Amino acid sequence: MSRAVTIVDVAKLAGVHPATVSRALSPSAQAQVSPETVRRVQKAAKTLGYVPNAVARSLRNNLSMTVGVTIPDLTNPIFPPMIRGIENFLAPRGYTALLADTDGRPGMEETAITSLLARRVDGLIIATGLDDHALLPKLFDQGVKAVLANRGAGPVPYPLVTGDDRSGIAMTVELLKNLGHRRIVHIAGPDNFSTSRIRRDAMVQFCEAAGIACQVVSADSLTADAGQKAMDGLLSKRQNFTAVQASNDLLALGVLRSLRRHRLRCPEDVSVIGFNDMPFADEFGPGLTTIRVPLEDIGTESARLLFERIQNGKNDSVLIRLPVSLVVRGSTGPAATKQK
Amino acid sequence: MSRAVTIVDVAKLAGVHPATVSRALSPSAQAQVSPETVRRVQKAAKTLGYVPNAVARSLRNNLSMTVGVTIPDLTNPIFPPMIRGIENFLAPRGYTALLADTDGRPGMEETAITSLLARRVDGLIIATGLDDHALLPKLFDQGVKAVLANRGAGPVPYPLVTGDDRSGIAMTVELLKNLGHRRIVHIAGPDNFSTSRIRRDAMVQFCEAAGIACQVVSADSLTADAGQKAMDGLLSKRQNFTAVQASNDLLALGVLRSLRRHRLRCPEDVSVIGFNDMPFADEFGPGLTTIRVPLEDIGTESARLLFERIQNGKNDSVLIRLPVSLVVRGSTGPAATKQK
DNA sequence: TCTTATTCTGCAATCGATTGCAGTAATCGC
DNA sequence: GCGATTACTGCAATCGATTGCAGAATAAGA
Repeated sequence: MSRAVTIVDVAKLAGVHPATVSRALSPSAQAQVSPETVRRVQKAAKTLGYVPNAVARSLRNNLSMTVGVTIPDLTNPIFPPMIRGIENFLAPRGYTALLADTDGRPGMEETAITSLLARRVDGLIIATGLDDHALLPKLFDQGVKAVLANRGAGPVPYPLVTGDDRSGIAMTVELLKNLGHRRIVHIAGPDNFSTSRIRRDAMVQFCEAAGIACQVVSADSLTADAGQKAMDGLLSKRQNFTAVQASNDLLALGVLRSLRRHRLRCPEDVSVIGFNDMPFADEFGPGLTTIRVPLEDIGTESARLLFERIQNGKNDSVLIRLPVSLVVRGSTGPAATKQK
Repeated sequence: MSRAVTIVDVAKLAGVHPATVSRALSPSAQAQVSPETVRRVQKAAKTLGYVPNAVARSLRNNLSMTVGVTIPDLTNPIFPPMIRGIENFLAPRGYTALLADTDGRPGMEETAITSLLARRVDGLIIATGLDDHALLPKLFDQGVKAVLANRGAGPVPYPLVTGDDRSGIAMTVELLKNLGHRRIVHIAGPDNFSTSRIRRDAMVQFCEAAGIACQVVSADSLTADAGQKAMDGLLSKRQNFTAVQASNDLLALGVLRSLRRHRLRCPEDVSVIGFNDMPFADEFGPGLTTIRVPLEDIGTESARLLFERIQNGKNDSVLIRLPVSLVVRGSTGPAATKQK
């Protein structure tokens, strides 16, 4: 800004050397300064409204007290809770999160990460995991600290914090089986997301084990529109199924829309299950049965792992799979006797 | 990080002075360097993977290419679209947004702003506007560039970008009147938000003009829980009304919940109208009739105003009121003949 | 009184990039 | 062949805070 107060201004007013001001205002070095001087400096700092220049401090200390967070799409409601978890952990420790929204464009991710590194963030939390990551191994070799959140990113030696997708899928299959569903559809997300693949594969596997016929349809992206489009396609082909399990809640939301447009009732005609338990999933019409993933905890744990790695300089790999749970709401019911 | 590549490394590899590297890599100063040298430097920079240290650059140039954005609650779905608008405008211009979530705690705002200023952001977009702002006039006097988004903040000389609340309220009153409602309730938000007050006052005024009886109830906060609580209170007192207009969609969502718990149908027994048209408002059961506020545009316009002020050094005040529109969905219907 | 220990504070270098100024080398003109 | 112009590139200061080292001042001890 125009004319910010610097440490020199404070030093002049207090009649001491800038170095003394620095020490007087630093909790760790304060002991080196006489109490009387400390008081004088503090008073001078307060009257001038001195706020230390974090940029200068970062440069000198080689510590920005900032971590970069890459998000594929902030308007996807699963991310705000994760971010909240991250900030809740970091803020009390003096760290600030610098967000980078890649807007779903894979090319943007490298740009975003480069920009974050240019700003000398002390570490990265990457929630944009794609599988074809040429960049991450390079960063790892350069000693960049990072943690993957939510989605994996191929065989990268960074820690990963995610929900337990397989067991979540197992729960949905069991629920559907108990409700009498024998022909179901899985709407998978794009194949380059690890979560999409894991959920799809688990679905196929558990359905086979349960004696349920499972048809897989792939959506272009993880949005309600893509889910609706996928469902529209299915319905136009007059396929035979009584339930739909979608790879995430947004896809499920699109499925609900499509059903409405086709004048099909949920759950009477078709049951629908999502995944994630995004905010407001219980407010939909009907409330969405889904798998609750501890989104905020994923954020908190990612931040914790990153923080530890920044502190102790280690960069070892861990896989943290947080437990998920089934949330049954109005969108599921007994299989229609007369199948659509 | 551990051992980042600096300009000196590049200079050594290219066999030139650091100053020459700086010029060769800067679009504006590149003309001062011979093409042959530029090529050598670029090659050296690429082989080393040199990324200029933005921290050092900020310090020297007194320009961080960063703007601070304060948000009261990232999990409130009206904010992600605003942020997207902000980023869409700023990113192509080389600016990054540094988000600060104040978590709804008014005290946090000053902390957040101080922290943003310590990081020497080039300007602020404040979406946390409270009325009792002692801080903002001070910042203005210090020459800090800022823009208020969404909510006003008392008589502060900063520009404000907001939706046209009064005309939105007028639309809801007209709709309710046409549907035959004569006794309605307005659920107001906390009084220290300018939007809450403006909407409440407009409601009272337009209802009076339309010959509609309007009872005002205040909610503690702008959340679904607060809305539900307010509605529960009303219903337990067996008040007489056929429609509810809530100060924002989250409150309206709470109202819907409360109605459901009390086994009242919407819109048959009670019509409900929200405000903002937050994402997913059309997916609720029933779809929420509401006033669409151009959230992303609010973000874009705020960013544009701030950008202009950063560019030309001016700090003049403007009030931009973006037009809103009525979105009619399933939560409104004709007034129940037999009033509850 | 003089030495030694102990506090406190100042000096100056440092982090990495940028830029006004100056100097060198090359080119041109005569 | 020599002076003048031009084109490049190097030098060094600068942004603001931090910190090892040293020096000054005071207190303690002999």
